[in-house]
Amino acid sequence: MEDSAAPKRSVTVADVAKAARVSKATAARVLGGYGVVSAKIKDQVMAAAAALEYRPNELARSMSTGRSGIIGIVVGDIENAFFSLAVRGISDAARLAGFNVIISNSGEKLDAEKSAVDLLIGKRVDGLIVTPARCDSIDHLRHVGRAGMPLVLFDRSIPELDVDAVTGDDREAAIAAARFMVEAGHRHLAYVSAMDAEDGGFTDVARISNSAVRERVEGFVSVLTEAGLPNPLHYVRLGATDQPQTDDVIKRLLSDSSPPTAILASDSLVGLRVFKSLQSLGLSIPDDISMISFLDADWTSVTVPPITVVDQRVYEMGKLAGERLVARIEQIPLAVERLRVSTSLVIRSSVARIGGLGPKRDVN
Amino acid sequence: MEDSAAPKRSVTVADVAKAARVSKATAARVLGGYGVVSAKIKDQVMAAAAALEYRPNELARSMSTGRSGIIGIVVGDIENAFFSLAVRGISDAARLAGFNVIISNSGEKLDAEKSAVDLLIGKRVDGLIVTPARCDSIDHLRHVGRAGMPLVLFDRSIPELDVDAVTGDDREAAIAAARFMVEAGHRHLAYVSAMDAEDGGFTDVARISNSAVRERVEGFVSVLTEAGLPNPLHYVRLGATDQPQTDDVIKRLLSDSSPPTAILASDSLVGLRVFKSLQSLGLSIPDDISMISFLDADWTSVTVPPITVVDQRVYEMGKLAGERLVARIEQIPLAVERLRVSTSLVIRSSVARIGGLGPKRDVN
DNA sequence: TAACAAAAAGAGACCGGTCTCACGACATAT
DNA sequence: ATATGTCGTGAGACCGGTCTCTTTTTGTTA
Repeated sequence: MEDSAAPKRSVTVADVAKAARVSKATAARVLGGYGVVSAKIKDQVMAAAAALEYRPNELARSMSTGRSGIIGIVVGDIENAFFSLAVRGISDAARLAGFNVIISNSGEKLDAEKSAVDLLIGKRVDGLIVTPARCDSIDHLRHVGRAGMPLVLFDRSIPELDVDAVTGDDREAAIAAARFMVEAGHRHLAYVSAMDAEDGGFTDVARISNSAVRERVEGFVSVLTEAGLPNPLHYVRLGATDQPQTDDVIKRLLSDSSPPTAILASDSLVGLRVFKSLQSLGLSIPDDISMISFLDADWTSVTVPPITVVDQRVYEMGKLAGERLVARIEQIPLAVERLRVSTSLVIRSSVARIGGLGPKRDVN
Repeated sequence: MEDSAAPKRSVTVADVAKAARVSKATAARVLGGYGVVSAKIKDQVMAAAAALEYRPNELARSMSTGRSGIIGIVVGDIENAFFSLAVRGISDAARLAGFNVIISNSGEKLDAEKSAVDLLIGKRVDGLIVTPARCDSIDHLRHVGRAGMPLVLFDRSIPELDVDAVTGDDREAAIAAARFMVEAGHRHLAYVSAMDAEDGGFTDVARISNSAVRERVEGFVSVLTEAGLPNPLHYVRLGATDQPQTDDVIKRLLSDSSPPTAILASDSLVGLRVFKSLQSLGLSIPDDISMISFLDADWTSVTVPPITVVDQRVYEMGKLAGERLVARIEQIPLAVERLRVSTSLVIRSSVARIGGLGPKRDVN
């Protein structure tokens, strides 16, 4: 019963110093690993520290040094494979440089994002990586720089903000995916995203507040336009935030007078929901309808048919963001830039060639 | 250019006090929201704080109060859906109680776990939730209590440690799954886990250092024994830590003189690897071989056939662990206990009835 | 052995909050 | 008019480290 929940005051350098019969300053030097001390005294202090089970109070330490050794991450949703992979990339880069990581979830809600950023600033992290939910509300992000800590944007960029960003090449990725479908003979393509729609309906591309989504839509639209397909925005749908919503989106899409024959899903969660929707409707992929999903999630390779995906190299994105932030923290002089990680199309079997010619499988 | 990367000293209560022409103590009272101040002075201070863009230094705050308002989590692998779901459960419970969360990854490595725990103790978190990689090395966990902070074990329990634990009912779950297979006529059942094997081979159930895995194996074995099946440990295999390893495990399993006809996978990652292995071997599920996986992961419902799984209610587990820790932090008097969250079998179509009778589908 | 430099140890300010205690002003009781 | 109490404010210690500056010890050289 000797080590119960007693809120005993913890052992400090002063305690160790007293036990080792040296001054606080000297004990602090050996415990903190700075300055010079003779080997004899050092052993003496170490022994005392071990006997007392001293463990440093990192709080106090970072208060006087001004460095906490931790970097803060604010992600949209850790449960999303995209973010958990990214977090691992960031963590790996951070750990390599001797930093630890504290993660906060915004749930893609602006309010939660704001308070997470504030909290992290308050905790005096050494730097911040944020996936901004919207690019039109950036005051809280300005605070970061004003508090003197570096910020790296992840997955989405905000030109108005003079900070580094790591993103995928979303426009090119969407172009590659859309073009692949068009070349397979598709004439009616839909784009489905989970982003909250402002008011249910979809209005203006330029006003999409998430840069990744906007660029993808722009790329998507540009392909349709260039292919001379009419009304390229007609099948762009937002709001597939959960299964019922997605079912609804898909149903409305398919009840169109000339329904789409191919769907591009903007992330693996949306992709999975679309797949389930289609499946529950008794539709067969790719015979009845084709699809491509962003992100090479684990489920995409074990379905029948396996899904053609845009491989985003998320781990690399995370690693890059982590490295960039570390470089900023260490004051390495670097121009502010937007780093893009290239994507590639992983062709599997979820896109049919239509128009009567060729096999009903992915073209390559 | 006025708010560049200048490492400007941040605004403190003293600064605000000076600007508001009051004492530091008074400014601190309104900024910290404690004590009593007249409405007039309060407004005055608030205005000054706003003008100066004051934001509290949480580090300093927690140093004097002794509370950080954050709880630490050490998980095995955030990328594993099991843990990311659990983390969400914990976070939700924590946020509700006004706590924030800091997550560390151990990668199921004891060393990483130790240093993560040490780091978190150093950061003076208010409490800790840990998924211990092994139950036979617990010194670092003892430190937690000794440092005066509550600890809750997650997913795995350690009887030697007098602390709360939240786990699934692993033994019962394994029994239900194994019994389901036995009742479907299977006589040769395999159990495959990702846990690192001590030396490649498998020796003694009682010596499995992970309580969740051990209980599952025990449950599994008890069913085979009770059914009068010989050599129940024969097909228990550890070490399916990645795809090549799993391929190897499966190959060795199937080249046995009387190969298993059904496999129980101990988590969704192993399950997916097993599925892929089987698929790459050209084996059809459930006609050639049956399988059940732990955890109702998203991929399990979209494969052909959909996989019968043990639904672990991980979110609830996380929530419970979070709530328990919060209660401990708030010193609510509670007996130390092991909370078990019940599981259920979700029957889909990956287990065939064998022995010639009935359809080759899951029995229910 | 005295003189001096260099190394080792000590004293104490500091980081930015919280919080106890002391003090003055004013209201109420006697 | 004096004693008692309450309220609002100020002064300053404190949390547990780091780090600068000063003092003491040690070692080298003349």
